[in-house]
Amino acid sequence: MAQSSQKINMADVARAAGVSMATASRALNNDYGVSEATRRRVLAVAEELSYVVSPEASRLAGGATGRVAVVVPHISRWFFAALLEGLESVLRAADLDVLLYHVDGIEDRHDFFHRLPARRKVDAVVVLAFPVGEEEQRRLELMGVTIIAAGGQHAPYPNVSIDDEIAGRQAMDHLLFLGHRRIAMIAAVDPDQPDEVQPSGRSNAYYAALRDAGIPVDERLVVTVDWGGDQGADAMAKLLSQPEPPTAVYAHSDEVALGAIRTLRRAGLRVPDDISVIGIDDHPVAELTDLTTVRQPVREQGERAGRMLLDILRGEETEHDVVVPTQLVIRGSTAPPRG
Amino acid sequence: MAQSSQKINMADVARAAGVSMATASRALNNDYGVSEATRRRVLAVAEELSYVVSPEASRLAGGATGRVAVVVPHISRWFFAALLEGLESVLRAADLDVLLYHVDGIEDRHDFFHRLPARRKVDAVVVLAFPVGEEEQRRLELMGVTIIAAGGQHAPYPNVSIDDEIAGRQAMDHLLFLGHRRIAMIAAVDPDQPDEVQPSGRSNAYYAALRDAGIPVDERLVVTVDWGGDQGADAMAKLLSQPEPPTAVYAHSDEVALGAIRTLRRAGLRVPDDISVIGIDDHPVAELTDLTTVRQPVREQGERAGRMLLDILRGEETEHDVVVPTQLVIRGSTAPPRG
DNA sequence: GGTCGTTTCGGAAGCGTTTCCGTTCCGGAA
DNA sequence: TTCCGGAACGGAAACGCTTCCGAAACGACC
Repeated sequence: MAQSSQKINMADVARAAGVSMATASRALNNDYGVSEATRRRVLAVAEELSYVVSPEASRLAGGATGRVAVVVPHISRWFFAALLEGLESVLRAADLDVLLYHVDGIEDRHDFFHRLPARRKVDAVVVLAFPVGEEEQRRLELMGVTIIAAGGQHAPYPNVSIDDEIAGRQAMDHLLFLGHRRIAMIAAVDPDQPDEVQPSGRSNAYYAALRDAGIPVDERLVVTVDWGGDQGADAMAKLLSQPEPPTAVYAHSDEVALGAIRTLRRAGLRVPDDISVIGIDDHPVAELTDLTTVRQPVREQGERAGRMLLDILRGEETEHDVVVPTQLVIRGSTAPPRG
Repeated sequence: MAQSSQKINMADVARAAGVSMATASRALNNDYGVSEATRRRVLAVAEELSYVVSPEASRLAGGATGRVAVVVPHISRWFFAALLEGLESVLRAADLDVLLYHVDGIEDRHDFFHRLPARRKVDAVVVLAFPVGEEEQRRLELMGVTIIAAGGQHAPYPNVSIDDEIAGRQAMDHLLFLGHRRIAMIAAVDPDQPDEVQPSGRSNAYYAALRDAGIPVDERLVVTVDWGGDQGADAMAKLLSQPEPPTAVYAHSDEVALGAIRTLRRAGLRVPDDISVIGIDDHPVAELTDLTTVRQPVREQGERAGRMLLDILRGEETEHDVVVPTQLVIRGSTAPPRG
């Protein structure tokens, strides 16, 4: 009696519901041209038989894959993971499957864009916090799918991100407001990304803020390092070794700031009494370590991107450049300069 | 001359190479029964036409999907992300695609195991740090695919993880060795997982270590909270409010430990001078915050699981229960108790 | 009652592979 | 020379769906 639960196909469903495959297909896909009664019957039968369409066959016959590729440069860093988490949640709610592609390092990157492994496999690709070069854009186009970006670039594609320059200004202005005039910047670049696509908003903010405050730039107070806590620590050491160290440090990210703080602590300096430190992102540990920072809504950016994608897949219009707001979060790592 | 690069199929390749589709297919799949010369010719033509097989058609006709599902209870927590990162890297290297399923919260969990959205879509599923209940096992079986576990359970499936109890002992023994006798434990449970599948090794270690040291258990020194830094902070507050606070705290994870430290700092207590704190995991920020901890190789566990999966998919034997070693990392948050 | 427009539904042609069976070809053994 | 076994290759039947196109059914309207 009970059918081997493994091999039921749409034909079985159709037969059991007393309709043709064409109708069954339409019913299951919520397509136009099926009476409500019929649709319900088909759906019921399908449920009964615990039938699931074969995505392969479906796709092969012309339907969508129901899959979207997500390309990320990092997975285990909080920022990217949180972005991914937001994105995945809305995509999965829409019954889309998420194919994860971790493109790590320049070489890997080249390989990815050359082989285009997602080709023919997905309906769309989302690039997360992943600046795409021009040549790479051209390759992407080859996939012939819709493309969306989130968390870090103004792309030719619909995208959502924060305004890095504004975020940087919020951090800098806080420091300036507190009365600091000798402010250092620890700029972080991603060693896994080609130079030409590194975003520069957070750096620009530094110079702009200083200019607006009428403070001359002292290039010795600017250190550029690879992204990371240890690198932030190194940068801080470099900063401390100068004849006239800064009274405040503006770090491009919380992790970098945390590294800087470690160096300060080990040097016997107190934060914020001796030196103020501010980061960007509002990483979860920022709260645990009382780090003043500029919060950006990360998960939300992922969700937003997901919703934009759904719009597009549904054939609707969607915004092109969404900028989500950032917000200064004052905690215990900043204070007015001494004396 | 140049064909519309979009619509070439295997038939085109076969024709261009002067062979039948059967042969072309065999050649492209490195199958048995094709002369080396022919294979090379086919491959060359395919490359020339920049042909890629249609995974849908391939699968439909009987091949494998080339996809594996990864089920995780959290994405943005470092531990899970790192596991995922390791896994993804080896899977992708083997040209397998990773389908990400974030199963978050009990309800979501039930939905997942009920609908089995990965059904018919993958060759295998990897459950990451995701204790699977018995009923759920039965459902999983329904998918008719191979299953592997990593990072946190001794499952009926091949799996890789650390020994939680040993890790806990390493932490406790360190505290005991330093001379602490009044040691508190902040136990963390995952609110998103059903109670019956919560692992208990780290808690067991606490009691066992105390017993072996001949120290009676004071249940007021054991606080159980939901996983998280804030919760760790709360737990610490509770611990401090006792008539006779502990001299050392053993936290189930680094994030929890960090939360505890925040409470201590705010209470004006010094770590490790007044109270020692130890965590487990060696989260990247542990290094930045000088937290003593027990390191577990997270990414490696993911990689290992990936390799095991490849073995199985290749039809080879593989180990069933892999236990990777943990290691005490002494930093600045632990010291002998005062006077 | 006939004509026509709408809906609802069914037949059947693909979609691009894999693989089961054969068939052909070739060298060596008898 | 004949026969035979194995390697190399081809024909064609699935695989499970979507969708084009046309048929049927059903009212509405003249």
